[in-house]
Amino acid sequence: MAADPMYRRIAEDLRSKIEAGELARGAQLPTEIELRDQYDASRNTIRDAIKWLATNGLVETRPGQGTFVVVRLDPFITTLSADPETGLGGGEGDAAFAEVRDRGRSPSASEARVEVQAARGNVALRLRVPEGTQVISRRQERFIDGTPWSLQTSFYPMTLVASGAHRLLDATNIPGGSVAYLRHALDIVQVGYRDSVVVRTPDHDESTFFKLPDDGRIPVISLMRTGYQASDAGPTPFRVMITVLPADRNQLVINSGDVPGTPAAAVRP
Amino acid sequence: MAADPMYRRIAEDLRSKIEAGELARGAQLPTEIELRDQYDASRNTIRDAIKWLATNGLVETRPGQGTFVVVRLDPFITTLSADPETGLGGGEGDAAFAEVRDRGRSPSASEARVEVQAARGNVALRLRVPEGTQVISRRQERFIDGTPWSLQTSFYPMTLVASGAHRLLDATNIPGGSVAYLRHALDIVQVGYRDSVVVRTPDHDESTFFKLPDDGRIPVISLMRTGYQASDAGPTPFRVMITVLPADRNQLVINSGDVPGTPAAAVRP
DNA sequence: GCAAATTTGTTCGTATGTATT
DNA sequence: CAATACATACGAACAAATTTG
Repeated sequence: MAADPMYRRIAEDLRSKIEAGELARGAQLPTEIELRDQYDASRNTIRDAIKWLATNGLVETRPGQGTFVVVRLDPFITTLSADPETGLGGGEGDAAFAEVRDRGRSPSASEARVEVQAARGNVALRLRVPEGTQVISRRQERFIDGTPWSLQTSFYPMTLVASGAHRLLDATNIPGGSVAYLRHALDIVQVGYRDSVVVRTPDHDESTFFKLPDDGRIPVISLMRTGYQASDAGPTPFRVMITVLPADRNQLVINSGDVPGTPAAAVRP
Repeated sequence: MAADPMYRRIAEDLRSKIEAGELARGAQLPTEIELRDQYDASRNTIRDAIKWLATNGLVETRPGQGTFVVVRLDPFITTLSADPETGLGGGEGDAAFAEVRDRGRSPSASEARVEVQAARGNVALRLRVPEGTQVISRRQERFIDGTPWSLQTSFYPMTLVASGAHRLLDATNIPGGSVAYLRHALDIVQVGYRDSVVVRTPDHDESTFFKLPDDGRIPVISLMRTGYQASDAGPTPFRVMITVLPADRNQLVINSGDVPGTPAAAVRP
C-alpha cells in the first residue's frame, strides 16, 4: 500500500505545508514530540523525516530550540564578464564593491592576509610554474550587509616582488586593486582572463567562515580566475585568483555582446 | 570525554582511509555488521557514520549490495563565452557538441520535445511578456559518452511562429541551431546574451534523468540564457534557454579578452 | 526460474547527553 | 536550577533489494 516509507510521506507532507506557505519562512515546526503524536509515528521516524528535509535544505534544526523553516538569503549577483566601459574584470576588488553598492547594499572586507607559500596543484598548473615554486598568497574575507559573502585568495609568483612589486607583500589592501598596481609598478597589463567555475562541498575553513552547516548540505561555488599578460609566446599567466562563494546566497551573471544596460534580475528558485 | 560523537569519529576514520587510498575508488566498504564489530558500536551508529559520509559525497550505498567509495566522474567543461571566431554562444547546440568532440568525447542528444505552455516566473520576466502568455518550449536531453550530461529547454514567444518560424514547432532538431534558423527565417539576429548561473538542488525530474540520489546531496547548476536582438529601444529578448547540469560532472569556463588558444584544463577538486 | 543468503532500509522502543530558555 | 528540545547511542525486528547457488 504505502509506496513510500513513512518518513518520506511525513517529509513530503511537511514540505507541501512549507511550500504552500502554511509554515512560513523562519517559522518553527512543531516539536518532535508534537509531530510524533500528529502523525502517529515514533520520534525516531519523525527525526528521519526532519533529517530528510534538512539535507534537502528546507529546514534547519537548532539544539534546544526547535526546527525552523529556512529563510532564503537575499541572493547577491556577481557579474563575471568584464565591464565594457571600464574594462575591469567582474568580481574583482573595486569592481565587485561597485556592483554591490549599485544594488543598494553595503560591502566590506577584511585586510589582506599575506603568506608566502609553495605553489601546488591547480595554482602551479595555471601559473605554469613547477610544483613547490614560491608564490605570494593574498587572502581576503568579504561581507555584504555584515553577512559573509566570499573568500578570495590571489596568488602571484615571487618573481614579481623581485622585479619591484613590493606592495604585494603588504598586509593591507592595495587601493585600486593589484591589477592596477602591477600595471603602474611593473607595466604588467592584464590583456585577458579565464574563469573556471566549479561547484563542490565546502572545506572546514569555508564552513566556519560562512557559518554553513558542517554536513556539506550547502555547496560552494569556486571561481578560479587566471589573469594573462601579453608576451611573444602569446598570453602568459601572471596571477591566479580563487573566489569561494556559498551557493545559497550567490548567483553569477555573464554578459556577451549587446545586452540591456539595466542590471540583471535575480533568478527566483 | 569524547569531543566528537562516536559516529563522527568513525566517519573521520573511514574518510582518512579513503583519502589515503586504503579504500580505493569504487571499492566496497566492509558491511555494516563488519564495521559494527570493528568499531565496537551498534549498527545504527555505523549507519549514522555512513550517512554522514554519504551526505558529504564520499560514499554511496546501494540496497542489497553494500556501501562503495564514490568514483568521481570525469568532469566535462562548458565554455560559456562566445567563440571569438564563430561568434557562436558557448553551450548551445552545435557549439556545445563541437567542444565535446574537441576533447575527444562523444556527444549525443534526444530529439526535441516541443510543447506550448503558458510563460511563468523567470521565463515571463526575461521574455518581458505577461504571465500566462503562450510560449513554445523545446526540451532536449543530452549525453556524453552515454552518461546524462544536460537538460536544455528553450522558450520562444508564440508570436515568432505566427511571423513564419514554423519549424520551432517541429519535434525534430533544427540543424545548425534555432538561432541560425531564426536569422535565416525571420532575420532575427542575436546581438548578445546574458547568462545567469544558479546552484540549487535538483527537482524530481532532474534527479531521475541524471540518476542522482533523491536526497539532494548533489546539486545542479542551472544556467539561464536570455538572447537579445537589436531594436530601437535597445537589446530586446526573443528567447530564453535554461540548461541544467549536474554539479558532480560539469565545470564552466568563461574567457574574457586574450587568453591562450589551448583549451582550459579541468580544475582538480 | 526459484530459493537462500547477504546487505542495506525502515521502524519501533528506550536511555542518556547537551544546548537553550 | 528546572524545563524543554534536539542529539547520540543502544538493541531488536522485519522489509526490500540484490546476488548467489
